[in-house]
Amino acid sequence: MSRPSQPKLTTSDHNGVSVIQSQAHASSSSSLPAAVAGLQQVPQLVPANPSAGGGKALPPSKMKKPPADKDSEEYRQRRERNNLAVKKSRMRSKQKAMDTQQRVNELKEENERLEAKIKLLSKELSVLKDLFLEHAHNLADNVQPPAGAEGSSPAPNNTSTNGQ
Amino acid sequence: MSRPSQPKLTTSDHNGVSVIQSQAHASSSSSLPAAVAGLQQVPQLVPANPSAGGGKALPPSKMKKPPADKDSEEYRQRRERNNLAVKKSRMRSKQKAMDTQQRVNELKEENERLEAKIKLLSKELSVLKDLFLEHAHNLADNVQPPAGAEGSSPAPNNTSTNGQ
DNA sequence: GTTCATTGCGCAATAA
DNA sequence: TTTATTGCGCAATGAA
Repeated sequence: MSRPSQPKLTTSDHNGVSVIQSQAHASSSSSLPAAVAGLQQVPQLVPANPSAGGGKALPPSKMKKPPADKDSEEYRQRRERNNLAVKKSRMRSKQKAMDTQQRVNELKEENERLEAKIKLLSKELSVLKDLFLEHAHNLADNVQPPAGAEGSSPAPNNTSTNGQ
Repeated sequence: MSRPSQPKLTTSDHNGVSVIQSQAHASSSSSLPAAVAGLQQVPQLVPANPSAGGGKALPPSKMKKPPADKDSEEYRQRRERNNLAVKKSRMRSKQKAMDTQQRVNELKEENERLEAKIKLLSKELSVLKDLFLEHAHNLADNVQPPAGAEGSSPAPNNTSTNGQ
């Protein structure tokens, strides 16, 4: 029983530990306010090697990974690469979020534009329809403009409002 | 100061850009659930206490913070609280992102609706205008439509594509 | 098997 | 002082 796996009760780890610094790579920090918190995370010592113990012949599958030696050069290399990848990924994620927000703004604007246009068209349509109705009424009432004078609206008999 | 330790529910939420309700990881054929990942950090302690030494003056400027003793009960408490806050904050952030994405979808839909409506209105308007022009020509040419033609289709049925 | 990409998590600094 | 955010590194896992 070495790992407080389940209860998540904040393991009060008191491992002797040592080796606090092992950084050698120039991270070229951008002088951010976090320049201080540059080092941390030193997990803990490696648990016993699982393959050891009773000298069991492990099945051809599951094998506990040797908890990566922290000191391994290769380990540090992998870590650094991953850290880089993580950063990249997060950056992208943030960018995407911003883009999405931007998109929302654009769409909202576009929407307003469209609504305005609809309003305009509706009004135009309304006017035209009213004109039609008016005209139709005139015809229906058989009201013809006084003859004589310049033929302003020579529409004689009922004219069919040809549709289409 | 009674802080009811929250029961560490495994509210694993798959972040990303979708999936809202997701259970813990699928029962992979692997063995252990691998819920262990939070053990690390051993920054090492700093013995001397800055405030010690008898000097009490405490200049109104910077004072080195005692590097929080890892073993302190209060420390653990603060950490746990912060971890909780962090989780909460991140959850909220993710939720917000999802909401924003959702908003985009809604706006896009709405946009399409509006565009369709505009198209329709435009067409209607076009037809009416054509009628007007035709009529005007008839009048101008003093051409009377063949008597007896009863169009009787002056009432342009109102389109019912209206939502809000 | 390897490498990069994602993602949950805890820490610490700092903003509020 | 407390909570909320944020950047960061680690490790597990996913996807080539």
